[in-house]
Amino acid sequence: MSSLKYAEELDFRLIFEGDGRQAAAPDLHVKTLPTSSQPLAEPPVSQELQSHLPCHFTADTYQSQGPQGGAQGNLRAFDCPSIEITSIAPINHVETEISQEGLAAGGAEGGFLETSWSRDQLYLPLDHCYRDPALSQSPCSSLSSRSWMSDHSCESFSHVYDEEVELYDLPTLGSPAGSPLGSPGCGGGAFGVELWQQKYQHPSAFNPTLSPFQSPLQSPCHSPRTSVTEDSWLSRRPNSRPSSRPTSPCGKRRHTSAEPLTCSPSPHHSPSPTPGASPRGSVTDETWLGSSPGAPGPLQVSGCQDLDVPSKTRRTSGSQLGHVGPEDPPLGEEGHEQEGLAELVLHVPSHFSWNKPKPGNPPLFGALTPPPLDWPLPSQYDRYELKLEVQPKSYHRAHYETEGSRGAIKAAEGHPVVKLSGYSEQQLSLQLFIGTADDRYLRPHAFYQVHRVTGKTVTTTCQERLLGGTKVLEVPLLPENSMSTSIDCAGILKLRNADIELKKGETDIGRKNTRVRVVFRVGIPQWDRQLLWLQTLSIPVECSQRSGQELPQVDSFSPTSCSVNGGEELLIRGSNISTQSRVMFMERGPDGRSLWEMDARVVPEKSSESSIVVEVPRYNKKTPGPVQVQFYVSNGKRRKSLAQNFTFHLSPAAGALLVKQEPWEREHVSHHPPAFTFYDSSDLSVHRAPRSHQTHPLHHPPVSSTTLFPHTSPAITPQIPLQSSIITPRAFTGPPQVSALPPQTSSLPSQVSTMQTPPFPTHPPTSLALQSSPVVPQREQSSCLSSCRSFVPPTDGQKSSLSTSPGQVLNIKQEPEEQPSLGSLGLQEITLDDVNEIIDRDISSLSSSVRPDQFDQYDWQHGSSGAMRFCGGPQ
DNA sequence: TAACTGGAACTAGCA
DNA sequence: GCTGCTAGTTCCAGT
Repeated sequence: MSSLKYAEELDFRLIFEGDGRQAAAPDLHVKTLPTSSQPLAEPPVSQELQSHLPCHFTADTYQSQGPQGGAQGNLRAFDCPSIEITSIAPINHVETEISQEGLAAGGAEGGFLETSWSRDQLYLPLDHCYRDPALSQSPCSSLSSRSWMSDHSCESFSHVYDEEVELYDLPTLGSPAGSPLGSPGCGGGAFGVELWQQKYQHPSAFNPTLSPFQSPLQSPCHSPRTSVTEDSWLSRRPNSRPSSRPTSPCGKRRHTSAEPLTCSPSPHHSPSPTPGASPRGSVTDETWLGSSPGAPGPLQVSGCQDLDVPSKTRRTSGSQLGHVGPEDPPLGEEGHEQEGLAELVLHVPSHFSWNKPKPGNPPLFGALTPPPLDWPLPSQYDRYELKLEVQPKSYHRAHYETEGSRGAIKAAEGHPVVKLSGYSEQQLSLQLFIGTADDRYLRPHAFYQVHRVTGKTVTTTCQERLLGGTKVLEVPLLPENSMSTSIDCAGILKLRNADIELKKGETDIGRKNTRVRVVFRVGIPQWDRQLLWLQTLSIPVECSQRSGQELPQVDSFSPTSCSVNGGEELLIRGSNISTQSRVMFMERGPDGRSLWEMDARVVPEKSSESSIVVEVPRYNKKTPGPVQVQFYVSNGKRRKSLAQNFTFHLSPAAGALLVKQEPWEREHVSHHPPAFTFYDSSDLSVHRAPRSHQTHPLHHPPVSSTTLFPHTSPAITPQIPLQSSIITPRAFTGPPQVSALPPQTSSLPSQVSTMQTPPFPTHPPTSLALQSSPVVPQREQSSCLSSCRSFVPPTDGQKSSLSTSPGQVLNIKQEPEEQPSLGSLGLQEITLDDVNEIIDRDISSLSSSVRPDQFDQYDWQHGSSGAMRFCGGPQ
């Protein structure tokens, strides 16, 4: 290892110490980074000085910053109680290494000053820099690409960790190791940020007894760090040695580490794991599932309020503070009321502000203060729309650092194509990064980074940047190309799980966290020199070799319904489907229990390599109306496709009627996006959408409500929300936020952040919970995708594959650890009574049945709220 | 030659 | 403790 690399690793070790907010870290201010030689936006000294400045940061102060002041402002904003300066330097360093040219006025111009975004604690410098140097000291780490550090080094790291724990452990905490902010590395500001917002932006909603936000799962008593350290670090620290093979297994987090630590007697294992620990939400939301109902909420722990603020939130970027809107106080309504907090909390949680019921509030940001990467943005606003016209393939094998590039992300034909509509005045810079595909709010993926692909086949010019530790590609959008571009320069780099998981504050686990979304965003210059940011997402892309090879994927099937008598032949097309595959029909009850299961007889003579024909089994249960069931393709244990919806109708006549009602279903050719088995999009169809064939061709028909609500008119059946609520307690493990509650994943090509303008007036939350059509135009789907983008972590292939439809997630394979009690999941937000009440009412009164606080949660951006909460609701 | 691609060996965790 | 399975990572060979 070169000395340089070594130095960098050392620097990063320091960085992580910084992340850990070592109380005594003044040395960090003066540490010299290799970056010092770089043309930083501001000299290190300045940073250091700023790090000592009072942190009474306001939007005004931030805005007043000069061209470079943004960065400074940012620094000033987040430097407050901790020493984050050094953590910025390397980023700047890296960033400055990357050409800044070609940045359009669209926010890129002038450079996006490296801001300490909410996620900035995940520092993932390029190549070796991605790795936490501290991890290099870990005996668990691979030696293949890093040096082995002495035990002494190891101990040093351990010591750092211990200090960190001490720093954040307050006597008032239920758990010595836990706090909602627990993770000093809550880069995404996930849950801790949410808590913060709940508390300071929605103080009323944060009432422990009233707030739907406040779920017992928000236990302050568990730190994500706990699992990381105890499972992954402490247990291995002492004497473990790398195995002969320097592969990840040595550094792998134990599978169980991702499991809920519910009721752990360990003082470090809070009975209520904090969901917010992870800035980007662990794939395995189990890490913060299973919170104890009895666990005191974070706010119930007096004296810990400041601790509710994720440490990462202290590293605030000015943009986050000041951009929300002219009328918005930088710190939110209550921000200034908490002076003490104001000093600590300078970070407005990114993904929350948009959820405030302020329809029409445009996603404007200062030119120097682009939105954080985990900030929800619409795909459309006003006349502008950023659209992913050609989706990437659902599978792209990412390459490791130890491998060569595996090429650019591809589409079915060519490469993904992104187009910006409504603007063609000048060149803009389209940003691209790899985001998560789980059921929580979108955020940069911890284990995957975009990778610039070079080669003769690459025609698109792009540049790499590092924003908040996330690599971002910038691709020009040229007016001469109709503001459209083919993304043929973007590959996906896989970071080793061990390297990321053991980072401080990193609570996501990489295992089975192999799905990503490609995120595109662009800033459109406005007359007031602000930038209007739009963002769109790709469908989930499976990045692991194994999954891509083994998981069957249903691309299309026909027909989509038949008589309850069965007997019809069902043709299923897709990948990894063979005559050896099995097709299982099933019906799940609201509680997730299996109501009916039946193997479909395969017709081998009609099956082929990529398709299978089965005979639809008879539905031998009495039903008053059409029944929505699901089927999936199985290649064996844990190798099951996403469940597909299938409808049994009572008779041919009934079927005809159904067809008449849902004519598009007959034309279903591709019900699923060419994605891997994600969640069925049904739950995404929360709009009463016009039945249109313009729906994305891969759109999957939502689960019919008839199964659950046979007595309810299809036109008014609140199918999705209800079902969603049934299935995914996970949804409630997510941030108590609308946008974070998506119970189901969408594998739809989505504009996740589509903004309905203005959504609120046109789509009252409750109306969103209703739908008559299972088919929702993409736009409308997307409007709720941001809220619904739920991806149940593929912690279990089987489970994930079957979690397509509501009620299945937890039922195909019962995994108690993933089914925390409702109470622990905050399911009281909407009780069963609420649901029943809603069901029993006329649709016209449905809206009124949504509690005001749900309305309050209305996500104007996504055109959802109460509905979504409803989605995640009761059981 | 470099980039890309497909496959598989190897290892560890878990049931 | 053994076995089988699963998943992550690395390596190899071919294009």
